[in-house]
Amino acid sequence: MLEKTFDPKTAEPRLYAAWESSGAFAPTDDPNAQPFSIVIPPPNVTGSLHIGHALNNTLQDVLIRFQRMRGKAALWLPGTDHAGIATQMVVERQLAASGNAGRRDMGREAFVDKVWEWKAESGGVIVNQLRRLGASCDWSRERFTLDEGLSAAVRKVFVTLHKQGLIYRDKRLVNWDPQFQTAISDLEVEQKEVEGAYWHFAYPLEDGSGEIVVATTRPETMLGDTAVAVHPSDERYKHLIGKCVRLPIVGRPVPIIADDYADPEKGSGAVKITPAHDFNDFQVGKRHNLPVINVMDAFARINDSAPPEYRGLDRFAARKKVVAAFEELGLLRGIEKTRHMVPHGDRSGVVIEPWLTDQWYVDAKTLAQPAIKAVEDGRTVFEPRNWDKTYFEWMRNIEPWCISRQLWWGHRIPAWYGPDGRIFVAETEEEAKAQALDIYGHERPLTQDEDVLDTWFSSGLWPFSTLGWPEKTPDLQRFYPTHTLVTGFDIIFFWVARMMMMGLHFTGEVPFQRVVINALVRDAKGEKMAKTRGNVIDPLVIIDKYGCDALRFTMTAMSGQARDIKLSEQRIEGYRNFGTKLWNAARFCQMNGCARVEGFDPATVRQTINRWIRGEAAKTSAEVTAALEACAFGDAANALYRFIWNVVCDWYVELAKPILNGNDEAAKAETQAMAAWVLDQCQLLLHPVMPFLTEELWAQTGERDGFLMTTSWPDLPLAWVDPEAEAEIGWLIGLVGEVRSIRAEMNVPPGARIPLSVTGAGEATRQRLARHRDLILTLARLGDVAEAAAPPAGSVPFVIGEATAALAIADFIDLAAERTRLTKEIATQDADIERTNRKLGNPDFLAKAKEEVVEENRERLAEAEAARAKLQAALGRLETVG
RNA sequence: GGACGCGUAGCUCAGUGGGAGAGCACCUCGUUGACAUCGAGGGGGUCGCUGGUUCAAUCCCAGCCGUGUCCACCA
Repeated sequence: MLEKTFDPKTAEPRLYAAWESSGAFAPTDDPNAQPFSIVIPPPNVTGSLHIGHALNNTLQDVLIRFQRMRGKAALWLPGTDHAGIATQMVVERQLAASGNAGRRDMGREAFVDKVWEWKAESGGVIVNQLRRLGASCDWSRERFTLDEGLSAAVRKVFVTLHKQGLIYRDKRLVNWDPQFQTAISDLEVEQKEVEGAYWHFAYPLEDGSGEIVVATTRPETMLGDTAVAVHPSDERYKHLIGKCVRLPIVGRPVPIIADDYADPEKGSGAVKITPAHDFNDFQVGKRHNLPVINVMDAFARINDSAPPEYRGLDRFAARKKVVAAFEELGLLRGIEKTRHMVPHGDRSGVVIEPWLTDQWYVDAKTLAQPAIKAVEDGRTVFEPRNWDKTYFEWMRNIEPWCISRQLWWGHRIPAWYGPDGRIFVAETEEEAKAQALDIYGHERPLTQDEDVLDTWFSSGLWPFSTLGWPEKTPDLQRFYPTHTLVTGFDIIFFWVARMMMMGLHFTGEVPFQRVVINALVRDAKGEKMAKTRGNVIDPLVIIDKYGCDALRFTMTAMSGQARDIKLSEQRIEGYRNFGTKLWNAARFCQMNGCARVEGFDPATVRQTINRWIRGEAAKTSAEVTAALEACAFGDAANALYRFIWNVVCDWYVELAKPILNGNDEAAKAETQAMAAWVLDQCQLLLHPVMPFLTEELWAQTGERDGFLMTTSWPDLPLAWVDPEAEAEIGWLIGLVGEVRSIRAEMNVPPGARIPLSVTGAGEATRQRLARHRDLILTLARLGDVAEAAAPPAGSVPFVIGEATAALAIADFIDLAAERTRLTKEIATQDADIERTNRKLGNPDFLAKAKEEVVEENRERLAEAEAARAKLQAALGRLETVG
């Protein structure tokens, strides 16, 4: 006997352990099984499960469980990302908190050892949390972006791209993060609006003939100015082009140059040019061969290129000092407060400094071309489609990708420098040495590049590196290209685009056929949840409170197609109740001897309700299958919810009760077997979404061969839909619904067993009434159902098909209420009749509308008029009685 | 500045060229019944605004208003 409710707390860990130890998460060995593979978006090893993970991984697990049940060789390959900056941050913070030596004091090797130590201790948190979510990943294939195999893949890719000229070293401005002391890519820069000002500075002309005014939001950069630009056609300044100003404070003469970059509409029309500290200015500098004077160090402090009194000052302190100096010199021409966008590091949160350094770059423009084409050709499709626009937009305007990071935690760049600065790129130090020997003719000391690669460089290889590439492993051959990638739109650029580029370049094939973009779970303010913002909701708390299945169903139902999700706890509670509902339906069946009958064939059932529910089950299975194939998760969840609650529990179980309690043993046995079968279908269809509760029910409701999770998906024939049974049960539900509605409206006491009379019934209706007499009496709580020549006095009539039914509630009737009801219904019909008449009276409508639409309206009119007549008659009788 | 969304019941959201739905909330009634984690019934929306296309527009098109996200830029 089942307990009254499902107990997730004890069942979840038990079931998960049983699944995992049975090997059910691994793809089948059956060589005939079609592969279906998903690689997990590897969570940061520092991470803990947040609600976005819960959504993303629930959807993946739904797909994997579904395809596994469909007989596919389903592989969901898990793993984690070493997450360069994030992890280094965490460990550094921990070191600081425990009073240890800092990273720099400790030295590179010791620090990296510490991080590995930390990883061994704490890196398993996220994967265990994925287990709590029920994720059926094949843990035997778990990978880590910094493990040996993936590191080998990274080196191979780097060396190959370098050989092909697609990775190169370049000196140019980068986004420099002065806190982490590393370059970051454009994507890691967040533009934030902050309070600022335009300071208007006058630069005196060198010949003393006047001054030129420039405006800046960053006064401190004037220390590195090497020109003032004006527009070539700007009449105000034409005569000054070629002259020089003497830079205040610094005393350096800098030329006034003509460049289109200067916008006559903005500010004074003259703009200071600081090639070393501004991306636009850098370009201007290149065009005019201007000196590039870097005035800051790696900490964004003023360096020795500036006058002595500025050296060592932080950039913001220097800003104040520069402004003060201009004021003192009488050259400050104004301060204009403004809000403007300033680049910030997405991890550090500090203002990014454009800074001139040597870095490694990937020629993304070249790699992007095949990746663009693959999506244009539909070899990879985005779901929903619209996201391909976002992808194209970025890919078509892609900039070189800065991949070197001045960090310690990550893939060390496989490049070595000779004493003369010559670079040797190789997969191993031995190879680099061999190359050097060839060049130098004798052995010379080499030093490896200190930098590591952007984390996304290794994640970009994820779909094939995890399957064993560059080895031609059986897994790679079987599971690559992967089928579906499920991820958030926030990492289309960071990750999806890079995987497309790398995958196509190194395997010649797209890394995945389909990219399902899931919604982003945002906080109440509509902001993206992020650890750094501290606004994450803990899904584990939700799991503790409502069970994992409730959370999963919520995520599935709400995933829709790429909208923001605002999580409501009430909703989760509702879906927990839904699980309980199914549980209790199973409990009811168990109490009524509904047990699985071996070899039972639903095609053979004779009872109307059984023929009907058989068709409903078939329709639902088709609906859920189609929805899951199309990744329309919300549709799948809705179909399941409706079928299980509104069809099986609300009606089938209720309709089965009289048979289960009756004396017709054949009907009873059939219904017991059928009810058990229907419940099995519910469990099967619901399993991908609610794996725990369904697996537990499966175990407790019959002798089974194995887990529900490895049982075949129901592929029920739509030929099982029986139109006759459907019409009959539809009629029955309508009849019962009408009676209930009238009883409630008329305030008939629930216990009152009132009689129902039927007038004008045809043969079919008469048979139905006879066949379902017991059911009607029970479900509508009636005393009797009988035919009558006319509705009895004081009865309340309603229309049921061609017949008129009437509830004899004379003892309870509220005349006024009934008059109101009838009048209202007549008005409704009148409105319908009028509108339909108008339509049918329109020659254009008759001529141009589709035939079936016209016919539909004719039928509507006839029905409305018949119904109106009956209601009118009833109202007339009512007035007589009254 | 560019791109992509969104605006439907009190709330969260589905949805369709031919009289608009769900869940929750609300109101009424009900518990010795598989389930109160429940059941029955009910109220509630000129489907953002204005035009256009059409026999017919909540749905298609244009404009506008409101709102959100992303990208770029701002001396």
